[in-house]
Amino acid sequence: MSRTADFADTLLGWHARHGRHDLPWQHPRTPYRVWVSEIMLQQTQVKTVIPYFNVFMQRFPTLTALAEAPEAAVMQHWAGLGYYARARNLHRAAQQCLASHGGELPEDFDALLALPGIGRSTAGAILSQAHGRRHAILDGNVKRVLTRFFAIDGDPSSAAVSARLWRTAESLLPATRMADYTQALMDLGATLCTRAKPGCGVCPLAPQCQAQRSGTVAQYPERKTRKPVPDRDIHMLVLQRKDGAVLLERRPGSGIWGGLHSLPEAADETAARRLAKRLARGVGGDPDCLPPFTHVFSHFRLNVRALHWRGCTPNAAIADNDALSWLAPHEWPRIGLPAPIKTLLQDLP
DNA sequence: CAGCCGTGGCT
DNA sequence: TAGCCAAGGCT
Repeated sequence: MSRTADFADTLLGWHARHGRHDLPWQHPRTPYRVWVSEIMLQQTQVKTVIPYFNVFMQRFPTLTALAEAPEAAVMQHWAGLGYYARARNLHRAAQQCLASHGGELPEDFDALLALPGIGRSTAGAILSQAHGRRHAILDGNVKRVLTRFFAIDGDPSSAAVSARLWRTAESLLPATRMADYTQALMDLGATLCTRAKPGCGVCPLAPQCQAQRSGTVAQYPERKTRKPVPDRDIHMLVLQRKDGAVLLERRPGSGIWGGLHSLPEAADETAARRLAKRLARGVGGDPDCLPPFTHVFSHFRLNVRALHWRGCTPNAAIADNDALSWLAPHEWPRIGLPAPIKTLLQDLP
């Protein structure tokens, strides 16, 4: 038997006993549910996704329901998951499916790839898992498994190594059972062939794994050196009315926390005081300095100093609009709030 | 191509 | 602790 068939058969045999068969998007494994799960799972771990997925499916049970929902509702259900462009793309893609694909997710690879938020790997994941079609995936799990199994050196995200990994992944596809095979590969990467402390001792592929045979598992996948991330300093305004409502501002659609509500920001304390006077009345006195905190993003660290004014009254000259609104605590869960802002507001003295 | 885009868990 | 990075895609 060829090594190619061996790989898939071994993996499928392992998956039957040790794979994950109880993930929410597997029951039922419809194209829509697989799609939503794949988008949520981009750069996000299964454990984090599961509760979001379940609530999302209750609120948007079908592709049509998602397409017809207001974007704010979609953002609200994504709040806390991160990478918010995924939510906007998901929503836009659903609307495109409604307009151009009869309300269904297309089964054609290129049509799928053309939808916003769906790249080569996600398209492959959807087609293989929802339709059993022979398409490869190449996510972090597969990169880890393949670089180890074939002892592939070099940065997996580089063009050359990436191309080789795609070719390798495609060469290993079984003739049938594609849905199980794709899930098996991800399960192996997520539960056994992990970055730290891999379970090589119980791995079904260990005997043929080149990294395992040469004792170099820890060297794969090769990590590219990262640049140190810069720091950014920001002041945030917590303008609070006597009844507890706080002035929140919807952020622009692009950039950090795109489309979510957050607090008004200023570059420094002087600018913060000036802005506070423009946005509200009763901000003459000194504000309380809330405990400063740092929120780490993938490419910078945000150092936040929040100034808290109580007993504010709205500036009548500035009406509530799409961007600015005074929202009471009971309304906070209803809108999309970034995780650290949600924490800040909840911990407000 | 390299930078951008969140959050939580692990070591 | 502080860094690393996870079911990537877009620009």
